[in-house]
Amino acid sequence: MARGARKPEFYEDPTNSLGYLARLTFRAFGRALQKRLAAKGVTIGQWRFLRVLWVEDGLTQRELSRRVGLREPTTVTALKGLEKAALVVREQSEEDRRRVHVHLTPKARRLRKQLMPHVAEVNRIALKGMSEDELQTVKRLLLKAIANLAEHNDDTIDLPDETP
Amino acid sequence: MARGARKPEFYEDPTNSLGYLARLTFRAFGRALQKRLAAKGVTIGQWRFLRVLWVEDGLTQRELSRRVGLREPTTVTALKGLEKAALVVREQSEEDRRRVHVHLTPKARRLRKQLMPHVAEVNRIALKGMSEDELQTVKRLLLKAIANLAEHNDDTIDLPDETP
DNA sequence: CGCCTATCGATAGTATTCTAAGCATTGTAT
DNA sequence: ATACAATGCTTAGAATACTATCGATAGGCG
Repeated sequence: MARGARKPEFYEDPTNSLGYLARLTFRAFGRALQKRLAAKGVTIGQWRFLRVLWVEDGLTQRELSRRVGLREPTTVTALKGLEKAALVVREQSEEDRRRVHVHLTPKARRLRKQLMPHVAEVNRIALKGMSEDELQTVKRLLLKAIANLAEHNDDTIDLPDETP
Repeated sequence: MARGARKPEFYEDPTNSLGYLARLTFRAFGRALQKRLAAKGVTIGQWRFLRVLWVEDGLTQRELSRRVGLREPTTVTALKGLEKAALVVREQSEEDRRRVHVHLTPKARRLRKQLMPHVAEVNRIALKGMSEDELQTVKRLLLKAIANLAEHNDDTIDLPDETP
């Protein structure tokens, strides 16, 4: 069980730390993507929500938060920006008046075709020289680490089930 | 060369996106670590600098920025906090009066033994169920993605050479 | 020397994200 | 039915990190 256990000193080298590597990876993707999206007038924060809504329009704010992986207050702020940019409209639910459903505008739907190629290109650059098998391993293990820590942190995140 | 190329639609599922997974991983580590460090009165931001300085005391602010992976203005702010917390002192270089060397205080050095076990524990939790080989793959590929994107972003980051 | 450029650090201003706490609405149990 | 708890969203306030820019020092070259 304690198979992969390491001495504390091991983690004094940042490149041995998955948290550190994840942070750098996240920022590197962010910077590369930012440049391309900015040309279309879209921020990274907006893009994250658009990506989810393109696939599943009409989610509530809470569902959105969990899909995107941000806290609810952050979602509120982000949605304000999206609404001001005329990319989404918010509709109060009829059955449960606490809920607010978020819907894309035609303008936002049109962005899908324009933005996704840039996303694919950033990924192409980032993943250059990696095999399909290696990529599968990386994704599976990151999901596992997220799940391991989420359980420990008592967090609620929406991720695909891995124990079907 | 375009071996792993994917259609744009592939990246509409966030769990296919390395950037998304890296962000969640980073945040999950951060939250878990934060709880433990807070008990010792240390913030995550401070911890990042301490880890580097424990191994290499007396770096300049620019060197620190690159080792830690943050921009210089962020480092300036962070060092102010560290100085106020009496964890570092800053000394102007004699040879080159532009430079400022950052040195740990005894208090900061004492924290090393207290903090590292918590870091190791968070890693133990996060990495549960992963083999040594798998971990090596993950780290190697994240470093590769970071390097791929850094080159493309014209970024300067200090990472171990991988083409000796 | 005297000027131009590069480097190091600091500042100003903004964007992002979080925690903690609050309101309104709904569900539940007595 | 009424009180209590849970849910969904919002607000307030703070921390973190960024871009753009500036001031001071150092190095190179005429």
